[in-house]
Amino acid sequence: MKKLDESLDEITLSSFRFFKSLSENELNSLNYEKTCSSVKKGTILYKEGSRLTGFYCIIKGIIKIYKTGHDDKEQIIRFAKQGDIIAYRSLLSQELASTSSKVIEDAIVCHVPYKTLLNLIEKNPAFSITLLRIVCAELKEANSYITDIAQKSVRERLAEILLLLKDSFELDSEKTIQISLTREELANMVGTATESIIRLLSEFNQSKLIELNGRKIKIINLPGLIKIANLTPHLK
Amino acid sequence: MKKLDESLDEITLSSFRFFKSLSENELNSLNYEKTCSSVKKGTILYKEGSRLTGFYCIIKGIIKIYKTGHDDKEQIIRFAKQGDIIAYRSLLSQELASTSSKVIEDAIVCHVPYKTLLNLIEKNPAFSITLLRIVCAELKEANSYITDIAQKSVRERLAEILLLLKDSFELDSEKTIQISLTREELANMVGTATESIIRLLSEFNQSKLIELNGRKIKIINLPGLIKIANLTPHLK
DNA sequence: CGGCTGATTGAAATGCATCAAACAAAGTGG
DNA sequence: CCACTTTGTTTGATGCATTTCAATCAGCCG
Repeated sequence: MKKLDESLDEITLSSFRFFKSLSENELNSLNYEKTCSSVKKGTILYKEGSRLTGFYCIIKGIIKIYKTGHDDKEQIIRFAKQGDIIAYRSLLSQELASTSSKVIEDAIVCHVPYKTLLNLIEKNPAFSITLLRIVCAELKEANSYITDIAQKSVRERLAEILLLLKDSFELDSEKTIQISLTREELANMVGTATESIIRLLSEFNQSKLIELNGRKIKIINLPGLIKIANLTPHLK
Repeated sequence: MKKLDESLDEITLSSFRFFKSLSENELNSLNYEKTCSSVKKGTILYKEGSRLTGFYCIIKGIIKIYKTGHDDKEQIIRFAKQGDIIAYRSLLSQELASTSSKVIEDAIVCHVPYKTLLNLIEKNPAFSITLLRIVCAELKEANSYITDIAQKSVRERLAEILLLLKDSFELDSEKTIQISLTREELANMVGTATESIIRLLSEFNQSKLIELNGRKIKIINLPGLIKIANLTPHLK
């Protein structure tokens, strides 16, 4: 039996923001019906095309959500971290999964069965609205990203992604972005070739916008990056 | 007073698929609270950044939903037609509109106030689920399109868009796609320059994949186009 | 120590954007 | 009804950002 930093049995979803509108009773059944597990880096939670039985709440760790395009090139849709839920889209549509998900930092996740989700929607309108808001937020991001990919250069997009990573993940004491991505993964977010990312990162490095240390990236000239990213003022 | 092909007062949303789960009572209030209007081609229903007071049901016509990127270049997100609803995303998130919408074919739309929507979500779980499914479907499309734009060539994307238009809009007796888009609008869907679209359309034309007649496009070699589009088998 | 995966750099090929100019179509006003 | 303006379409020529291919290198692990 593995030693865990926190016991899986003790995990409760009561403090999960997503469930803030739940009654005492609802929380109790939820905590009873969920199944928590510890998953190692590299694990694939589900694959595109598979049938899902529930959604996952991320207690800890980072999960990569991606689609496989042609030539098996993956396109990263987003990263999910503590407090996020994943796999709810296909679940709600009652379709096979349209994305895959892979653990890229050791994680603890709770699986909540479809039936439980459906019950909450049926009984708790406030929960439905929370859920609707989450899907809507994701849709907004997606539309925004479509516009970016369609109109911006790779350089602009990389700058933007770096800013996004900075805002999404904690910085350590040295202000270094706390997510470890391969160059290829960065390329699969930006939607470009690995070599292009390498060249651009090295260029950003030379022009003192960032500092590179293996996979660790530190932003040292934020305004400079923002300028390159060409953000639309009112949307970011 | 304009002569209309159908009286605005007589319009009822009872047959609208989106409202299929509504009770008699709910339908009555809905029909009472909605406001229908006839809108001419070229009209802008709402603009990015504006505050919305409700969503719209499209009874007739075609509406273009788009975002304005940098350099004022527009990115078309989707087209809404009979049976679709628009503007619900920002409404549900209670944010300023993140897209603009313009009538591109004379339309009849019904405006439903936010309050009415909220009431339905509160009282009718089946309606919430319908709504959730719609947002989820749109999110799926968006994710799919992100992957396409990021990985496919302009030629592939144009072929794909033509197929999408063919499936989304009625064909006339001559199998011509019944939506009239400028080359620039096609470019703003595909995410490329107008000139590129012109050149590719002309190439498709010469290789007998399509037939051009002004803005009317007729697909004459469907398998050929599908091959060029490089569709992912299980997703289209 | 080999074998693996990921990172890096260079050189060459190319798809696409951009610029410019001409043309066509469609609406406007005298 | 015709000049006039405007808007959309088309074609050609040029440049550049990015991809692709190839080779080398670095780090890691059993």
